[in-house]
Amino acid sequence: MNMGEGVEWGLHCCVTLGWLDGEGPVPIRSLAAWYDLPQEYLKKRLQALARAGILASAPGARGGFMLARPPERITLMDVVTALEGGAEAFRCDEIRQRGLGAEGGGFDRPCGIARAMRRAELAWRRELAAQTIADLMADNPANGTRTRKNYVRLRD
Amino acid sequence: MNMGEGVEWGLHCCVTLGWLDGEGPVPIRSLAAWYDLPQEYLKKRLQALARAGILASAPGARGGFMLARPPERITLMDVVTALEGGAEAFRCDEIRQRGLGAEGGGFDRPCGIARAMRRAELAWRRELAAQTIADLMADNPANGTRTRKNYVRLRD
DNA sequence: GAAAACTTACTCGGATACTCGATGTCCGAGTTGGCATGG
DNA sequence: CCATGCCAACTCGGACATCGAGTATCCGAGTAAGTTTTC
Repeated sequence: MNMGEGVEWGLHCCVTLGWLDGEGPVPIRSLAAWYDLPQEYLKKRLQALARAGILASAPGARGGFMLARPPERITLMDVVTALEGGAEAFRCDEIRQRGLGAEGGGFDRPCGIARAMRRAELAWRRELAAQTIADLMADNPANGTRTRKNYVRLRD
Repeated sequence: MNMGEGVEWGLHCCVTLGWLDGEGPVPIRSLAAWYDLPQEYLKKRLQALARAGILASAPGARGGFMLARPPERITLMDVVTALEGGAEAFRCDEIRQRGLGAEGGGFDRPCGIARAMRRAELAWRRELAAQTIADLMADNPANGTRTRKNYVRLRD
């Protein structure tokens, strides 16, 4: 039960890109330096977000990444799914239908254990889907103005 | 975001041990054959459950595993925590405080991203803590009687 | 002065290591119950 | 018939081996903007 660190990176980058909206595309180089992250690997994670339609990428000089839609329409669930895959954490291998214990059949109903696990996971997903990048931005607006100022200063 | 298969094994074994309560300790050999699982590795997982106080183990001949408390007092959260560790899935490395973006300070408030993630994870844990092994047993009582019958038949 | 060529700064995608935890196996030690042996 | 000793069946704990996903790095190709060259 473990989430890749790319999720933290992706979320912070999305929030930052939300704040820097209007400044044009932000290159990976800047984002990596911003959070002191390995540039090449961060690129890979952001590319995954771009493939999922969360970020848009502009090639060429003065290119970079930007949000593909307004931050109100990007949920934490979107980001987590794009980076970690949509598979459920609990994988039911139906071991109840294997081995000696399976003799006698009677497995018409779905596995109760899988159902209980899925219910918990749905509660988790519901919470994640209820939060958007815009909520995170609104949570700390002072950080937004500071980010914009620092970014512009460093770019020039 | 992935859970080890040991969780499915552990939960099924707990339910089975709940049904076989009163039949004395159940050896690993039987449980492994019951679900067609690798015996040695299953042992490791069940030992973890024993260390957590969920299962009790009896050494010596006719020894084996049994539930350490009534199934109503064993939640799915207990089992998952014992097998996967209590650490949160989302690990906040405070990357916001590193790199160029950190200039200017102002990080007195906790990280909003970490809070949002924790909230979702708490919803998940709450669901897991609301379900007990007894609930799973009650979900399919027919399976219980069949399990008891098959087990006694195979033992003799 | 405008078009063409060149350079620079990016992204994209694939290929390749490296690392670490999950998975799986093996062995020696300890404990218990049943059986055999001897008195 | 009872005590003693032995053996078999378990668990426990640790020491490995294996495997795959996550992490990290590198390279060639493509694209866009700015700069230089050329006529």
